[in-house]
Amino acid sequence: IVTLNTLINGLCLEGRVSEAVELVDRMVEMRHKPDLIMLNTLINGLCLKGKVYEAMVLIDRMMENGCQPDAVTYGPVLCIMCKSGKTALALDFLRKMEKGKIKLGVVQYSIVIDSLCKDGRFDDALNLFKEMEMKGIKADVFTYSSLIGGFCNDGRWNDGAQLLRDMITRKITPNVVTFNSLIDSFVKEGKLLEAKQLYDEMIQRGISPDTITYNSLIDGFCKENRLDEANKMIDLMVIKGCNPD
RNA sequence: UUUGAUUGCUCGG
Repeated sequence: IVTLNTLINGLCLEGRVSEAVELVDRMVEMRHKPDLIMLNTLINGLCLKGKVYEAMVLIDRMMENGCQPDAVTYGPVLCIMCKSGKTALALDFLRKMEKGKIKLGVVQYSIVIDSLCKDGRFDDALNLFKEMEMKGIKADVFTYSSLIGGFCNDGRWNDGAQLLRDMITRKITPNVVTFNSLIDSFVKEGKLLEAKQLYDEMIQRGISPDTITYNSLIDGFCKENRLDEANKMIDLMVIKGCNPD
């Protein structure tokens, strides 16, 4: 069943949900019940294809069949709501899940925290963050990267830097995405000196820059008409074993 | 085995 689900997930990630659904249907015809993980996989696939309605129908059907959805089931649903600009609805939905018997995890909170940041609702984002931690759910590198990226894109670099220090103090290790967010926020404001300093700092911390890191920096140099430096960055990324894409 | 964070351009809203 694990093997089959690996295949189903692969189809879903390639956007071939209908084939995934067919596989599960065939399995049901052979009187094998799909388990929660497999249904969650399908629901994610449907959401990725924008078929939210079908995902919701599937959730209803699984409940009728005595299979209770869990937090993972609703992750993709929250995500779709957020990505379609309905953060308030997602927050509502999160509240309903809290009241229900579904044990939320850091992923569900982080999805909404990220969306609040993207909407510029930083106080709400921080409040939800605190609320989550008060419930004993510890923020992780995703949660912090969302907050840091959000603050920095809004020009609030001091707040972003403070959050970076916080996470390091708490032994939540920043990763390449955390730094890429920071770097790109500086690049977008033409603050290439700061961006380059962060590039050096990530290397000092043992984090390898990736293609996205270099793309951001190259973009920054290009937009400032510093094409020689942009070219040098391309050479540098190749030297460092990073493929231009 | 299933859910969340970072980069370009164009067009549309």
